[in-house]
Amino acid sequence: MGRNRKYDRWDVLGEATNLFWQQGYRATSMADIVRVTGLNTASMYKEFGDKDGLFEEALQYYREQVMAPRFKILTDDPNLKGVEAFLKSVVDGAIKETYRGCLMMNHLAQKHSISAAAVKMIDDFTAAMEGLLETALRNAQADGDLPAEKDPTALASYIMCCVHGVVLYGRHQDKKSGIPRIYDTILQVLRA
Amino acid sequence: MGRNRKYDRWDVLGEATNLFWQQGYRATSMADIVRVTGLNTASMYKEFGDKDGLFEEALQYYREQVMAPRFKILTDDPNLKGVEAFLKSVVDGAIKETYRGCLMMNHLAQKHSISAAAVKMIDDFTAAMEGLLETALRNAQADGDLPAEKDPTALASYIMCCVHGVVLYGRHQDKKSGIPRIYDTILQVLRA
DNA sequence: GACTTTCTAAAACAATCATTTTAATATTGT
DNA sequence: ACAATATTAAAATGATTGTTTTAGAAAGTC
Repeated sequence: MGRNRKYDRWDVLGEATNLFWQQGYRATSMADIVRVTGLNTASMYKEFGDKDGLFEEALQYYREQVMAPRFKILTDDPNLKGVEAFLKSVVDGAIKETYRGCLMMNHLAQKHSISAAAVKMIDDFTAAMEGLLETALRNAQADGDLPAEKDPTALASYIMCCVHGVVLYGRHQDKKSGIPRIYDTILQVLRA
Repeated sequence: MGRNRKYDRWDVLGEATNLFWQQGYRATSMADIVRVTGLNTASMYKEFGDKDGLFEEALQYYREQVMAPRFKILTDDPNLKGVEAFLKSVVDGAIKETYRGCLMMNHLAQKHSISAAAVKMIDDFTAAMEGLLETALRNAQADGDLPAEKDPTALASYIMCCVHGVVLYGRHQDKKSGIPRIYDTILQVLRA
């Protein structure tokens, strides 16, 4: 009964995600996405509803496809080593010449332009990462790798705040050289 | 010879700055600004050239009028007390319910949407603050308030990175309660 | 009061925006 | 082959974008 899709939903979503990531929601037009994906305008709207819906699916794609490896660092190694490796992966990304930040955090300062559902996805993304950090720090404490008097909850939000910092600070083209030392400084807090 | 301005340039600039601050460059239309300021469209373009020119003047206004007190903290007290007070003023701002971030940093993740001149102003703004922090930390070391083995340059960029973090992290409506403790944690690095 | 300059109101501009519609074409199950 | 369904290309929609123009009114200098 009827014809099948010719386009690949994930491919389209991947290319849309890249555009939003690079240019931001507001600066990316539906015409841009149609041009890049080659998908027809009508099919676009049939598949994703509207621009807000497409952006929300892009956020989900980003979390599942792009950020999954970073989440995995913390679930594979929920301990001090995992926390350090996680932060290092953020820093390594931010140092790159072509760094374009984080799709989520790039839009955190532009809440007014995106849907309420999208804002919630961004908040949830951050909360999920902070939760993983807290668990890892709690384990680190049990392992004896984190001093007993430290507060894992407070440290998790401190690190999450620093991650926001690195992601944003990394957008300054001329400040990248200082970031590796910042990484060391951030982690000093975890030591006695 | 000829009529004088009826509008006040600074008032207009102040209201335009508020709009850009709150909604972002891309989401703020010239029509928005004309409506809010009451100034005529033609006068607007005569006075500021175009939207990019207006935004650049808004950035300058923001730096001179809005951020001046924060700069003053570091020039009045270029020492450890100044650094702590500076960071505290950032944190106090971020905790507020109506917090809208920093006009500069809000657009750091949206470089693609603004003029090259505007991008440069944002980078200069950050570099200036980081410079003041470094001077203050160097003085703190001379005062004996900062351990001799610490590196003021590295610490200045660490704090500046954390400021970026607090400003962005503070946009999460549900994470504000954790920020005061983050302030304490950030400053731990300055102690032995 | 003539002259000059600058303001203002409002319309006009072409481009772009997100989105819908129209009409034709392709592919499937029966 | 037929009917059902999906995809497609392309035009049309109406709103909004940044910007310019036109025409006239207000306030200065001489």
